[in-house]
Amino acid sequence: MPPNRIDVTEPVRVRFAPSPTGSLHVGGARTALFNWLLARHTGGVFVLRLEDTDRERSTPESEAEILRAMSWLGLDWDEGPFRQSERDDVYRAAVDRLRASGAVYPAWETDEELEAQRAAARADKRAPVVRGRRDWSAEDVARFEAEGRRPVWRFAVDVPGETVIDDLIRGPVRFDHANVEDFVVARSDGTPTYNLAAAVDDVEMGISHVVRGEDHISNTPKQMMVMRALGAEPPVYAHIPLILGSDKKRLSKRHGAASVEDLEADGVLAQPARNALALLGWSYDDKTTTFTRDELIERFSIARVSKSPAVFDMKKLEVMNGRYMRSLPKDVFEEELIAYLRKTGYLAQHGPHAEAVARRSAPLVQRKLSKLSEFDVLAGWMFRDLDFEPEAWELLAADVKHSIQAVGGGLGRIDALEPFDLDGVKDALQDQLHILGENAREFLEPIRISVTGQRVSTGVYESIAVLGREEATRRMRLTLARLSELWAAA
RNA sequence: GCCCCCAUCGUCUAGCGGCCUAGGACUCCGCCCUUUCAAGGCGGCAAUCGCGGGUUCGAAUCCCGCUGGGGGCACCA
Repeated sequence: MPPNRIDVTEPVRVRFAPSPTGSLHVGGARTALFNWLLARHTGGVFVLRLEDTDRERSTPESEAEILRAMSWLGLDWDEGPFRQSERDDVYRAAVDRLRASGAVYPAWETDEELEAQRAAARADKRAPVVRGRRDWSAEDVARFEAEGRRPVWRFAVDVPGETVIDDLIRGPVRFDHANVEDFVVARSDGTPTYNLAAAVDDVEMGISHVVRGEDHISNTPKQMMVMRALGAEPPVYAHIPLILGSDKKRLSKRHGAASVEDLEADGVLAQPARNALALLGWSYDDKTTTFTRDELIERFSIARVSKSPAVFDMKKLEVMNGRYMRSLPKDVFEEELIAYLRKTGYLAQHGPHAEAVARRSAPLVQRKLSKLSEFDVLAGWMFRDLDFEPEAWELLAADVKHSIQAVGGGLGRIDALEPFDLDGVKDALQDQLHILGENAREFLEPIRISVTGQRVSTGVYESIAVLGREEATRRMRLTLARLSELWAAA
């Protein structure tokens, strides 16, 4: 454990609180995962809360997608999902209490006045903070109201003063109140802002530890002030580092697969996805890189979370995914593959026998895939008649004479083979390979292409075996015929 | 401009003052496996621990400064 860090062992109440304004990003998923792991590790409670107070941007589709993505990742929640849009009365009651205690005040400044205040502060090399006037006369207020203006409610930040976050990961982080503006707590239409709602909910829901992205750290002192003004003790905070793209900027869509949805569509399985996500900013020791779900729960420690941001590497995830899939029992892999092909519509697109063909193909691709979306590249040929890819045909055409020899030689052995099975095919072709004295690549590649039509595909022996003697030899003869045409033409 | 955070191979990281002539993983490069291709095995390249000062017998590890990177600065969350 890093120095001066305390681990959390008592049962926690944590929450994941996304705003439903898009899909669940890798960064958000990692935050959810850490919260979930902390809850499961300590035998605590994981609360899910949708922060949908921005009615413009929040959508039911996005909410459904986030819930679905979490379920897919196996991150089950114990309470919720709660929606802030359904808790308006709770926030209004909180604002009333803040008004009663004088912790907040009505602010009448116009947008222009606010802008001028911030600009002046900037010019003065001070933080661009806003402090509303608190000494309007009764006449002023009456006039504003007559004009139809409605005030926002701002939190009266104590100046001078200081709020210190005792961050579990970063240690004490101090904020001088001179740099914290009198933030808005209730909009002029009476709706609560994020800082109010989040603070009230964390208190009301009995949240003991808030684990969230570092991008929220400047909000934390504000929320702590609200909690204290409400007479509550703030929870323990842990601000985790951000996840970056390869350009070291915050990970976003332009970096490629950046959401859980994308990973799933790419054919990554949940287990390796969790594994990879957990390893972004967290490690168990100096060697272990693969963890089962239960190992993750058992070994996770918030104290071992790194302070520095991490660049997300899709390639590494793919490698982990490939290894994981290879380690799966045959039948389990087959079911995963079928489920994926069904979900993506691949099966539906390839006719009535597609599922049967895909099931037969499963053992041929298991060893070769790093993600399920590569299935078509390897096994697509099985779903159609022989149809050469241009690059594949070029490989055969590059040395027509040799290709004819290889395919012809292979055909001779296959045609007469008895019994016809995988081992038989393998022995026969290897024997032929010895006779010809060629290297494996020179001899086997043309045969593989003659049967699959693809430059990259499933293995030669397996491909021939899965086709059966009749179909395999038919394809080889077809190839031979085409090669002969080419030969004659030349 | 202001506030906050961060800084070990290209990337993810181990490292808690001597075990570090810095360990592991991914990438990349070789070789092996006479089953090709994006499998597997073995091996290799790769960090003067961002820079400069301290503290100490001894610093990647502690302190200060600098530089660099990131985040935040709404009636968004």
